[in-house]
Amino acid sequence: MVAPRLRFAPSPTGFLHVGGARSALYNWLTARRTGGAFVLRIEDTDDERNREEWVDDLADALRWLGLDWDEYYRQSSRGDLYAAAARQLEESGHTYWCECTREAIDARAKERGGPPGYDGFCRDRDLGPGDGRVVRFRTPREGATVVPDVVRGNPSFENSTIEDFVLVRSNGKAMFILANAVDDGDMRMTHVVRGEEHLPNTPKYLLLWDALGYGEHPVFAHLPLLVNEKRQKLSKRRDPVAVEQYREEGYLPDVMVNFLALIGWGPGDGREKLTREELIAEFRLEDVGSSPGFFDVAKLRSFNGDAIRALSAADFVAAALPFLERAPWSDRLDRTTFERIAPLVQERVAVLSEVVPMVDFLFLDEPEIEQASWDKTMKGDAAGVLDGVLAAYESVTWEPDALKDALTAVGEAAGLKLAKAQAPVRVAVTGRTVGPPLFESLEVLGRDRVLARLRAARSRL
RNA sequence: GGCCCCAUCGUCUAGUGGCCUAGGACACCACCCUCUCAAGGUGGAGACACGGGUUCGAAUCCCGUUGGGGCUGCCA
Repeated sequence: MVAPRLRFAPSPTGFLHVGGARSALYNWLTARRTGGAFVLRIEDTDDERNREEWVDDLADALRWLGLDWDEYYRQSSRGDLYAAAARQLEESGHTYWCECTREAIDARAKERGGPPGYDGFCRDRDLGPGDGRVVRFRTPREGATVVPDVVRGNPSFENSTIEDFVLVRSNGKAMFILANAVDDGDMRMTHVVRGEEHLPNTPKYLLLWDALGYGEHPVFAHLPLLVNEKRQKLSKRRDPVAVEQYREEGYLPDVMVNFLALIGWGPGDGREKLTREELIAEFRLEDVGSSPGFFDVAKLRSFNGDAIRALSAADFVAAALPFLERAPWSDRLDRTTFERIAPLVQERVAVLSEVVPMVDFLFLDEPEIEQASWDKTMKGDAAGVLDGVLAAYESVTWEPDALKDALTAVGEAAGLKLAKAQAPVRVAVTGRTVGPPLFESLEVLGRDRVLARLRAARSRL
């Protein structure tokens, strides 16, 4: 048996779509398990989608996910191959030239009152090449084409329902369907794993495949679509779909991979947290489900938080640092200071970008006071608490337990529980009502800066 | 309109004729823990779209209905 060959064939659109990432992942997992090849093929036959930086972004995102490829191709540099295939098809009588404009096609359809689409007007006119003419495939009028698909069963399409589709544009360039089939044939692909939106195209692909004599059909796996909460295909206009976006928010690549694998597939025994190695060993295209999946960001967040908490302290610091280095105050960032508070932050964030607002008070000269937090806490007994704490913290031993005891005592004197008494102190020092444990935060910040902030807050009351 | 796909808790799913008074996870609710927020613990609510068959027996098989989705470009 020949080694499997699989490919991810994205069109550059400026970012890696999560649906595309899942297709890439399923291909990659299958290739890695079977010792086959994973091919990255950029489908850039449309000039408008052929921007270098877009291609780079795609590759970067794939690398970030850890999906490495064994071979790399660009359709834009394989035009000769498509032209040769088109000639071969013309010589074997599988194609014909057509001069119908879109307008003419639509007008005839409207006149007929029938369904929209091409009617085969030029099929028997025996036209030659010429200005504005395209090459169409002469679709068989009889028979049916079956798509061998491990997730859909084997859907069958009546050839009579497939119109004579365009293979070569009037500018001489190959259409997606031609380039796609020719490349898969030329590259000897054994599996085609892609989104369900390609299913209706597949009979055309197979008709071409046979006409070109490529032999045995590849095995298909048309993956269920990823949908939004309205059950529609994830769209870049409405939904957060860019893998790069999740990367910037601080999702871990392994979590992304794990989560993507789980939309439409599972190991069958209820386990949900799987390592990359487990995924490679256990993933099977045959076990992929067939109903659409919702990309549930809340669940992704939960998984990510779990994974962050599972990191070693050193790994967490390393993972968080790039996010801190992008903060506006990064010039004052001090790694040692961050390391002191890091373990307390680690268990409180679900995504890495959340680290920044949780520790900024350590690096800013003045804490960034959130107005809502201020309004909520700086009233009632706040002034008395601040006065009391100010006095106590002048001389208290500067370590968490002592700081806590002192504040507790101040609160009790005013008849306040610690939960209540700590609030104005927290806001005065960190600017927010939520954050890492207060007394450890105070310890790291240091007595002088804490006292200064408490005084500043007190004077603003 | 035509062609095709899909249908278990809100979501991702387990379930492949009896183990199902349908299991897990995320989300949600309550309580516990607690210096805030998380995390953690305990408990709770929550689904087989509908109608016909087949069968001793159906979430599981078949048909239909309804609902949802995709495709229908000289985009990919």
